[in-house]
Amino acid sequence: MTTPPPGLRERKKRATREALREAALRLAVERGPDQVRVEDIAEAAGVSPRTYNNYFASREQAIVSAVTADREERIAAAVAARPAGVRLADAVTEAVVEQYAHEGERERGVLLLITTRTALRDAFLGSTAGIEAPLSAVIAERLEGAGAQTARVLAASVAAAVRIALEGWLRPPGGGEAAADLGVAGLVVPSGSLSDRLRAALAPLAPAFDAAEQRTRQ
Amino acid sequence: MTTPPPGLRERKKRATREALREAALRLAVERGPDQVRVEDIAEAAGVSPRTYNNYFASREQAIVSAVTADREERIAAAVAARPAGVRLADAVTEAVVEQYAHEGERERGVLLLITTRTALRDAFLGSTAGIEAPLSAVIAERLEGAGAQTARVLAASVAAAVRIALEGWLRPPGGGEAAADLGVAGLVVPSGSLSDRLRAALAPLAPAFDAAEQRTRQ
DNA sequence: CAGGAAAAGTGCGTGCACGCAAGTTTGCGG
DNA sequence: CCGCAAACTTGCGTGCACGCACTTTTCCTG
Repeated sequence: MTTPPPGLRERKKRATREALREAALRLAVERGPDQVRVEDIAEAAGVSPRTYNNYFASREQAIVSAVTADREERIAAAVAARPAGVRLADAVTEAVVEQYAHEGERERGVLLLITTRTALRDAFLGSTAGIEAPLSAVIAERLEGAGAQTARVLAASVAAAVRIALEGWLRPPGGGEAAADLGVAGLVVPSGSLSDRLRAALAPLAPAFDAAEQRTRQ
Repeated sequence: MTTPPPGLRERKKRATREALREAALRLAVERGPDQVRVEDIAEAAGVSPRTYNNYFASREQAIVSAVTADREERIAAAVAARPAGVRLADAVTEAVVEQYAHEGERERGVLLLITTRTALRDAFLGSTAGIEAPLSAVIAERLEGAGAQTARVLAASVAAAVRIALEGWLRPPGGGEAAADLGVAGLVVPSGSLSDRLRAALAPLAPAFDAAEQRTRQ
């Protein structure tokens, strides 16, 4: 599980992915999301368009991935970092809240950009699915006795809850579409704190975690 | 909630969608999924390719939708049909099992075809997301006091659990080299029935339903 | 330190999704 | 019965995703 020597191959790969991410985001911010073609991103990153396509399955994914970065591992690591004594439901909730709040703060401006385009918004929301696998692994570790299936279901439920929380957070509270049209208008993105929304969305799942945890303890 | 008069417009629309579905499936079965182009589907259904594209966002979606049909409404209706006395968790589980078992039996041959192509498999698994909205509505109705947010989270969790169950079900009978894949797998159920898999995947969510239901009852 | 296997990058070709701006059909008062 | 507005269809053009075959780079092993 460790990285003995990173290896040149791996480092180059990460560098390329990083370059593509950064290029995609920078160009999208500079000239607007619709004015950036795959060709531009690839050129800015110094690779061929075909190679870009080996890293990202869609233009939206590339742009969004600059924000989401490696959120998946961070969340999983944050859960693993919690002491073994805490309720699993709490460990997961706090790990998620922590990471997303952090992200939501750092990238507030970019999130604004993302909400302006439906395709980007969807890609962003879809990125929550990525936390499923790592989270499932770390949950399975704590729920030794309860079978991998249960861990997967719980992890997927968490991912879904996070997605719903983000949906609610990104939806402009300013009365439907009235203000949403004017792109440059007020910074109306976050309604209520993201942390609160995440906690509220995750709360209904706590009993499921408790029950699973209970069963392994015996 | 009723359909006062269907209306010509609406009827035509449904007929077109149905024709596209049927054409897509028939052609895919006849000549293999990769040998059918959008142009063929559209022609077989008597519309332009552009119109086809107004109904389905991808070729895979068109083919798969012939199998999934209007599963969403059927499941929601099945839940609503259960007497108000039963545990909500049971009502949902039974409704899901009922509808999927039915579907899995009727379309066994087609499901085999779907598993042969990754893109189709993904589209099929992705179609579980469609049950989220109707299910959310019907759950919210039973959980009058618990807020719409809870209903959405629960519905999304169910959708995710169903997806996981289907993943597990489609993998083993997919043929080929499934067995030698992972040596770590301890309790790999060879290939249980779909109903069993669905029940197993939904079971971990039952406590969450119970808790939500409990809170509304007071 | 070869030298070959594996992996990453690349060019090309094909079919596709979808915005846009017509044209066509349906529905609804007047 | 008319005519207009909204909904649906269509042709066209653009960029894109991705399979395939091939070159280049990295890695490993004798």
